[in-house]
Formats: sequence, structure tokens, C-alpha cells
Amino acid sequence: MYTNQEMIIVARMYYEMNLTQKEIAEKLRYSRPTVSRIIDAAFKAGIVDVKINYPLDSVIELEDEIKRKYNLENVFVIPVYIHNSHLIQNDVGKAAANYLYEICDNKSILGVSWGTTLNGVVPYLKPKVLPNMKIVQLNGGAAKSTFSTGSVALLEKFSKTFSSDQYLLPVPSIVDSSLIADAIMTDSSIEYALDLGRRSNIAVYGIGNVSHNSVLYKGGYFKEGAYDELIAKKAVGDICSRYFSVDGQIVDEELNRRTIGLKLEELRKKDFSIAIASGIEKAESVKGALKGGYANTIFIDEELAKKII
Amino acid sequence: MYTNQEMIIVARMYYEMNLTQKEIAEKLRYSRPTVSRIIDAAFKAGIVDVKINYPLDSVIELEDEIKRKYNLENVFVIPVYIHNSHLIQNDVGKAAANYLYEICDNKSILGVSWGTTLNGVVPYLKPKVLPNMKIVQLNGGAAKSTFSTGSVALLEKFSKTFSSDQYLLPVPSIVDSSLIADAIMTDSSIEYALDLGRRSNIAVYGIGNVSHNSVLYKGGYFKEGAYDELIAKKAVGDICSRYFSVDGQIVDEELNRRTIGLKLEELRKKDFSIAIASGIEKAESVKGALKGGYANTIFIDEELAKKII
DNA sequence: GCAAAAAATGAAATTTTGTTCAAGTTTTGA
DNA sequence: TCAAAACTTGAACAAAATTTCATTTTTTGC
Repeated sequence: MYTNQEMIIVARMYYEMNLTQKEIAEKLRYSRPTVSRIIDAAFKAGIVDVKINYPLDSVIELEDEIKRKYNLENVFVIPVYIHNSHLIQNDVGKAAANYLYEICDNKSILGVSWGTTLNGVVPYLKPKVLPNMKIVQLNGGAAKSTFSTGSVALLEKFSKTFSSDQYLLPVPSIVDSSLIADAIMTDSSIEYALDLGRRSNIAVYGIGNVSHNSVLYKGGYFKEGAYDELIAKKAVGDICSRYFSVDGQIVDEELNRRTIGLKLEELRKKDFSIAIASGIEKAESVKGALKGGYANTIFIDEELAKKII
Repeated sequence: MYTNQEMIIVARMYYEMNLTQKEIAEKLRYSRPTVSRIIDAAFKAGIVDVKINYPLDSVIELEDEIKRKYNLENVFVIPVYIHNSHLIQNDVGKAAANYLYEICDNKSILGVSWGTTLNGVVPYLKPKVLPNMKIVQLNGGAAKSTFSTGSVALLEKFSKTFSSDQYLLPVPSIVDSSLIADAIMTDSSIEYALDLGRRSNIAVYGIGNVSHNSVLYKGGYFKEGAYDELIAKKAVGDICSRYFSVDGQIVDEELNRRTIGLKLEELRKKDFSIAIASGIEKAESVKGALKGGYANTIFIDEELAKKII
């Protein structure tokens, strides 16, 4: 591969001196395609970075309406520039990451769930040195199949960002019976993490929807037919792997009992109970979550906001 | 021109979604050249920004040698990636700007000169809210011809960066006679700024060289022949419009008396007396300045550093 | 309301950049 | 030490981006 020095020099000549690749090639005695490849490598190495400055200021009118309608303390509606789910998810994640930077302090206990929504937050976490802060996983993140949930990497990144200790929940979020769940929860380290989750003053979690694209489904957490049964029971979404209906009530008590992690009603006691969601397909899930009154703070995109009012 | 909205959308499609300009044109019903123009406008509007991450870590061996040789407290030698005077000047300016961010506090009185070297610092000033800090111009910055010195804009940017008050010296740095200089200095606001300059605990200034490209010369500060006379008297550089020889002594006492601004010996008393210079053509100027003992901190580029040891 | 000036537009030409592929070079492992 | 595999290279080609220029549209001043 190319050295950093090479990449820096070529990138600066290209982007700061505005030379063409041909001119750079002649000056530095590379061939023209090589210059093209070096620039490409500089991008991949993170030496070159294109930043687009655009406001993520919330859409205030929508915010106020949602705040009133669902009785929330803080609503952040992120503007949608382009109808593209990845960009939207990233923008919402970025806004949530900035908020966490603001509210976390050295006394905080931060509880986090996992999933694609939370993964959208991770790249934008801004380092803040809070060695006494604690970060705890709110629901089990062990995979049931080879399909990784990514929860370990997620917690890792959070704890690096804040230079703080992490407390993992290395168990599946849903097990086969409530007996197994109870047994697992007697393990002292699991018990400790669960207790820490209950004591956390900040909780951040994604609102999941009930679809065959969901990580929970793809992760092999459901037996043949069990997921469809959930759909039949009118489940519209999940928070921390706990499924609720459009009025925010748990749809399946038996399933709920064999789910390992924070109980939804606990979320109501948090100083910051921060729900994150993006994409219009989550409209019903978000409605359910908000009707349940689990969150006091929410980050959603503009399109989704319009769907839920 | 194009709206911000347009520029943001097109830029994001191009750089974040990696669509080609043709694809964007088709989606948004522009013509292909228009997309190209919008991207160009987004650059000019500062919406798109290409950032190249490269270390500006000092070249430690050179630093130590210069520190010893010239008895300095802090030496920053900025690596040279590409032999290009603009890039080098900017890198040195960036390093100095970062340093100012670190050392300035709410009690600081910051004295600054003006000129191309200082202009290289300005774009990199990082905002820091220090409303009680004071920023004062160290030497007169009024133009003698239509050629602007840019000192007003420079002070403006400094004061915005630190949210602090600025004290201008809206007089020429060199006048026709010492009598005129004395008269000007009796003006109360001028007197106040000069006094504040004397009391400043941080001084930042460029080291100028004696050449017909110098801003001072181009600015019309010298009568026909006067500049060549200065060269004949072995002037090698200036700080705050005061000319010195290679051993750091003032070369023309009469000229010095009709120069308005901080006296060089005052610089020796500062907590931070920060000299900035870049470009090998300034080797003799820097040697003179350092021999004079006016600075305790210096920012120079790697090539210049090699020339002065 | 109108003409002159200024700005925006897109087709076509030109320039620049990215990719393919075959040949050359280096690395790896027995 | 050697051969196979992996990587690197640049010529030739293909794709993409920019610029030119004539035309259309919009703005401005009277």
C-alpha cells in the first residue's frame, strides 16, 4: 500500500493546490493512474474527508405539536434533505450523539440498547472524558445464530468515547422459557448489570418495528412461526426486545417474562429516557412507544414526525 | 445563485451517496453541467469542505537544537510536506492558532501585529469564549496608499474568535517625522492602545523580511530610495515595523523614532512573546530577531528551521 | 412597459478521472 | 532455492466532469 506521507502529499496537491492528477503525476514521477489510486487510498485511510455542512436544526413546529400530543419533555425532529434511509438514520443518530455529549456527566449511568438504530449513533459520538461515568447494556445482546448483533462493539465504542467502564449483558435478550431467564438472572455479574441498568439515569434505545428485516428476527431469536404469532397479536414495535401494541401495552406476557433486560416501565423513572427512530415504516412502532409513555425524549426524522401527528 | 437547500442536497447525493453527476441530474431534473455548477457553488459557499488529516507534530530534534542555540522557551517546528509557500504558511499559522487557543484565558491581554504572516493564522483561529480578554493592535495599521494592510479585518476576526474587545491603532505604523509620531501618540485613544500593548502579557507577531515584496514596502510606507537605504544599512527583517540587523539591533534610530507601536525591547518582558515566520527567504530575518532576544516562543517551518541552525 | 444588461441554461467539445487488463515485481512458504 | 500466489504497475480504454459558447431567461433601470 501507499505510505501516509505519500497520501498526504498527493491529497494536498490535489485538494489544496488544485493540481490535476496529471500534473501531480508529472511532478512526483508517478503514473497518472497511480495518482488516482493514491487519492482513493487516502480516502479509505481517512486522510481525506469530505465534510458537508448542513444544519440539523429541528423542525420546531413539528416538535411542538408532538411534544403536546404525546406529552414529552424533549422532541427533536431532524430535517430530511434527501429521502434515503441511510442518510436519514445517520442524521438522526448524529443529533442524538450530540445530545448525549451535552447531557452526560461524570455521575451519569448511561444505559444503552443495541441494534441498527443505535449503530447509527455510534459514528458520531464525540469524545468526552468522564472516567466515573458508567455505561451499561440494557438488554441481552448475545446472538442466537451466527448473525452478530454488534452489541459488544457498540458498548466498546461508547465506553471508549467517554473513557468509562462498560457493563455488558452477554446473554440472549430472549430465551426459551421464563425459567431459563430467571436462572440466568441469578448469575451475579448479570444481576449486577441488570441492577445498574435499573439505576441508570440516562437510557438510550432504538424503537424497533415488527418486520422480517428486524435484527431481532434475523438474529434467530424466534422459532418458526413465533414471529408471525407476534404479528397476529398486533405487536407494532419493540424497545429492548420487549414487544408492545399500538397503545403501548406489552402484547405477550409470556414472551416478556423470558426477555432479559430492563423492563419497559422502568424507563419511565429515568431522568432521560431517550428513544430514537427513523424511517416512516416505524410510524406505528413510535406511536405505540409514545402512547406507552416510556420515553420523555425522542429523536425522529421529519418524515416520520409527520406520520405520527 | 443556487439555494443552500439545493447545494446541500446535491452535495450529499454526490459525496455521501456516491451518485454520479449524471444520476443526480436525472433524479433532480437538472442538466448535467448544472449539477457540476451546484457542486462547485457548494464548495465556494463552504457547504462542502475537504479536510486532509495530517499531523503537524513538531520536528523535535530541530526544536531542541534551536531552543538551545537561541535560548528560547518554546520552539515549534512545523513539518513541510510540500514545498509550497502558501501551504507552509498556512500550516505554521494553524499551529500558532492552536497554541493561542491553549494559552489564552479570560485575564489575557493579547497584542497582535498584522501582515501576511498573521493573516495565515486567522483562518485557523478556534472560537473560545473569553469576554474579559482584551485584544490590542501592537503597531499602526493604517495604509499609506490604497493598498490595504488588512489590520482592521484581522483584529475583527481575533476579537470575534474570543468574544472580546478589540483596541485598534488606526494610525500609520511609520510616519514622516518623529515629531508627527509624538503628536499622534498624545491622542488619548492611541495612548490607551499603546499602553495596553505595553501591558499585554501575550504578543503575537510575524517576522518580516526586507524585500520589495514586503507588505510594508508595497503599502507605500517608504519614499523613493528610503527602502534601499534600509537595505544598505544591513536591515534583515522587521517586527512590528521596526527594522533590525542580523545581530538583532535596530538599524536606524531615526526611523525607529517615527515608528508607532510597541518597542522591541518591550517584547522581552512578555509572558508569551510569540514570533511566527515561514519560508526560507526569512532565514536572516529570523536569525536577527532571535539574536535580539525579542521572542521566547517561535513557530517556524521545517525548512526555515534547517536554515537557521 | 420596455429595452439593455446580467445571469442562467444546456448541447457539444474538451479535459480529467477511473477502470481494465496484461505484464512485471515482490512476497510467501515449502 | 524456487515456484506459486499476491500484489503493483502503466498503457489503453471507458466513464465522468468541466468548460465553452450560443441561446434563453431573468433582472434592472428608466
